[in-house]
Amino acid sequence: MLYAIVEKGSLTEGAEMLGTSQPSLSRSLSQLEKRIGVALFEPDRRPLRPTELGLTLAAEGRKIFQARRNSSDILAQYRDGKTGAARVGGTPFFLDGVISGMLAAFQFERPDVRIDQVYGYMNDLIPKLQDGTLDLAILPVRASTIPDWCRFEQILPGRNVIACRVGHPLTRKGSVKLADIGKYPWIAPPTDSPLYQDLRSVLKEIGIKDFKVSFSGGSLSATANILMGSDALTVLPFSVVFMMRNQKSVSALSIRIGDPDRHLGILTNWDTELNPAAQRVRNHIRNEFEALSASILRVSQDTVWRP
Amino acid sequence: MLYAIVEKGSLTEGAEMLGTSQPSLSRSLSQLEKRIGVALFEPDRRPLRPTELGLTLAAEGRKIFQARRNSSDILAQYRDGKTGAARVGGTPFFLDGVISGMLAAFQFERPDVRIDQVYGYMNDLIPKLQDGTLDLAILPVRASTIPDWCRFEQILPGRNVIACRVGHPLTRKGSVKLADIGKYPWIAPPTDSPLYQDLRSVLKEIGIKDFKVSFSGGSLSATANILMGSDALTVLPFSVVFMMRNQKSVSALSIRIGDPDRHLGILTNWDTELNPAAQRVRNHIRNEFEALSASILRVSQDTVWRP
DNA sequence: TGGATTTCATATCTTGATGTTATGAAGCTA
DNA sequence: TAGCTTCATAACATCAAGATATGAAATCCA
Repeated sequence: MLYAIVEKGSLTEGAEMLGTSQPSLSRSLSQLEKRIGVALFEPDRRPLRPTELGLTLAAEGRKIFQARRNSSDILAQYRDGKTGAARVGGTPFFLDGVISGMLAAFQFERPDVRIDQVYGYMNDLIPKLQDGTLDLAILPVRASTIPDWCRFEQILPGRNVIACRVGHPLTRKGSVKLADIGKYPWIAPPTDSPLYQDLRSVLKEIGIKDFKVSFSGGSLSATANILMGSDALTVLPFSVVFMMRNQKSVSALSIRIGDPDRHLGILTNWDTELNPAAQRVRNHIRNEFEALSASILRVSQDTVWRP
Repeated sequence: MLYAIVEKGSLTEGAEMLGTSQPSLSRSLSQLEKRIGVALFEPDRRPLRPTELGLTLAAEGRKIFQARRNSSDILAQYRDGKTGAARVGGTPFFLDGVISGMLAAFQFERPDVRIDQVYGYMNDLIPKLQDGTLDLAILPVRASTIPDWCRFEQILPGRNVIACRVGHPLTRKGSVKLADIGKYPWIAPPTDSPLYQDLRSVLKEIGIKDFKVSFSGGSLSATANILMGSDALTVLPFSVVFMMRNQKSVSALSIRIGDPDRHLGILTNWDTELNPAAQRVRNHIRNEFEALSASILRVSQDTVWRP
């Protein structure tokens, strides 16, 4: 208050600056002067002139005023999701293959939002959602396995493909026969991953009982490297392969395999409200996946790129 | 409050730091969180752990806390007279000859007190005392001319001497005869000064009607310089000559002249309380003059220095 | 795991700061 | 001196914040 009076030079304008009334300011000032027992303004001067002490203390008041305004700004930024942190969990292949690119775009727009990325599968991430360690989990899940305190928003239907390097012998044929597939070695995802389950069911589906695993347990980029340097095959989410299409490194066999009963979605905790930054991240991911869906549709109607 | 909680790590200790009660702090905090609609501390954690936003805002709180403590310190310094300003007025000869040395000693002790020195005679200084432009006036005054709103503290009885250079012919004689004095020229103080009145009355008293003024209107140092370079005489306050005794430049004739009816004292305004710094200055001057009186007494009982 | 301890939240009452409007007093200016 | 501006005060309402007592829940330790 002292700062406002000194800054504006009068009670009336000072009150205006503070959004209060002149009498209120007047009384607050006289209470202060009475309390400290020292005059902060020269007496009987109508455009209220500060004492030297008044000026000195007003300088401290300025600091307080600015710290308050700072606080308001910080709060506004936080409320707007321009500040804060979002803790995003997900399976390694989805995070590395699809999500991290989206998060990069988000961070370009909102550089002051910190994003903590956590790799894990459902068993790891669901407890973290529950105890508040995680804001979002992006997982392929079966609807029946979702706890009731979890909110699930589907962002992509489950769809896997058999992946191979660009230029793989099988991609040159018009149609792929099951017998041909059996000849190639397989790359297996980590055994605790849902993809591994998918791989097994795909192989069962197409009747391959004896399969050779040439590599297993690697990350997406490791898997891609192996794929590119060999004729091995693996099962990958369609969206992951789609996102890599511009690199001209990994392709997919034009054979339709059964869709998994898991669907990719965003899991959040119903009980705790997301902080604004995390909300923004969630919205961003939703939007990006909508765009991705549209893009998939567009491209698959095209004849140029054929999954 | 937020800062205190974050700093101390708990409500209990934070309340202790602020000198308030734990329930009060608790409620204030929950009111704040309710008002801004954001959690500042993680829920259901017993040694209360701040959110990232809580930490950020606490940093602003720290600034506020420090500004408040700064203010307290500034105020304490001011109250103790270690800070502030004292506006001291006085006649040029007294200020230059006696007071300024005392003020120098004061400033050595309290370097943060600003002293504004104002030269003037009674007619100039009394109005300034009245309108608050001046804190203290150190003047030789007649008791009857003191306004009733003025507080007067005598610090030295009025006493003038006839001054001359050290080694002046008149100082070599055992006793000075009036006839001898008439031969020497006179230095006159500024005509509007009380000393000028004193000079006239002294000359009248010792029966000199025709006197030659060789110099007039100068400051004390100018007067002293003229005295030292000639055999001229002048009338000076005894205390001024006494203070100059160590310079071995100006001496006094051993002839007693009538004391003026003015007495040196400190004038202040009864209506307005002195600020602490000015009070300290007043006390200091009073003490110094007490010491000066004692010193005068001691030295005058000595035979070495003879006024 | 269960009791002891610590830490925080809530209830209730009191006090004082701050807000509002109406109005008067006093300094400033032309 | 008249008029304008600026501040102070009164009366009332509201609410933040202080105190004490006490309960609830998390944490710690045996």
